[in-house]
Amino acid sequence: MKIGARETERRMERITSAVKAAGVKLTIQRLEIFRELAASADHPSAEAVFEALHARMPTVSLDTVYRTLWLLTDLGLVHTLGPRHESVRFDPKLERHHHFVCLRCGLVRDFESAELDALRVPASAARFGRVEATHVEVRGVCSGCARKQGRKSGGRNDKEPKGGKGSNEHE
Amino acid sequence: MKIGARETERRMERITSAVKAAGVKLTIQRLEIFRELAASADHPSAEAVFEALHARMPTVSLDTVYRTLWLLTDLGLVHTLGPRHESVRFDPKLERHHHFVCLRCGLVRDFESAELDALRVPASAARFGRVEATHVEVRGVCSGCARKQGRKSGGRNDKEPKGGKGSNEHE
DNA sequence: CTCCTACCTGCGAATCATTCGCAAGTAGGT
DNA sequence: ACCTACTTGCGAATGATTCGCAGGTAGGAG
Repeated sequence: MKIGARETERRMERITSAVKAAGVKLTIQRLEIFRELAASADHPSAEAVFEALHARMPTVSLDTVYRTLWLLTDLGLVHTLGPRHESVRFDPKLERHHHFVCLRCGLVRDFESAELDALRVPASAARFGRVEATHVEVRGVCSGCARKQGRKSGGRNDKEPKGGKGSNEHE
Repeated sequence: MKIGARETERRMERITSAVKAAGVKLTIQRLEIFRELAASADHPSAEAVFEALHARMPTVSLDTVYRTLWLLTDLGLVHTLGPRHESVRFDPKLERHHHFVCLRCGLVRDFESAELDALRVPASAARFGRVEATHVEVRGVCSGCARKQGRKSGGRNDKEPKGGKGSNEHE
């Protein structure tokens, strides 16, 4: 599904200006990928963007689509649903609970809150179907990352090249 | 990190009774996997459970660990962080928003809510670090799935063997 | 407008997490 | 003790991403 032309334009402008500001080259493939994504009303996978594009530009590679999407993610212009490509984590806590997620290292910690368990669901959400529960994700920077903040950070998940011991504690 | 022995026991009982009730065989490897998971205070990956187990049971296979973890997931005794193993979805919506997630087909729809944007974060969550935002995931069954409900459902994500057209609309 | 060079792209090969296909093993009811 | 359907352990598939490089090409300098 696609969104209106006006909104698409708005997104395109926001994206291209941010990308230029970041000092990255504006190639045709990138612009087309931006456009495809900007016009999307849902949450396409890289493959979906690639296929939609393939009609217009038979030469783009899936790889370039991935690289461009991650570029936008790094610039904060798009987000991903759920954690990025990693192994699945299992949560054994039986009680109803919510999560604190560190935007820097990916750490996930549980916490309980009767208040959040009983959230009032707005009509804008209820209209999609039958609601069974609400789950809150509190996003921020964990104390661990806050302490050792000295790097300029920025990159997606800031993954260190090799062997670093402290990254990605999805715990 | 591990949780207390008392809580671990409580989880073990809950798991074994539910598993027996489901008519599944209780093998040694399953019991050990249950124990490992039940004692965990965080969100281990299958690989992590496998490695922790490997010391005690050098013969368990990673495959069995996966099968057992998914078995528990299907029984609702553990949950996964984020969607299960699939391709990453990109969300191009720039405005602050939340998600309605269909537990049946995985469909994800956006919605806005000023009220949910400004959620009060409980101290139990704030103590983990600096809070930057809250994101609410409303879980339920989308109208599409509610309509075509006639199958017994049950299995994780209810993925139809082959070619079904309507599954997994992560849109 | 042309030239240069750092940044990009396309591809095929490489990774990684996860799952399959099967032969051999074993809970647990009888 | 005995059956048998449900389980395991492997090694070989899969699928999604990413890498390594040999060309290409934006776009600032001249």
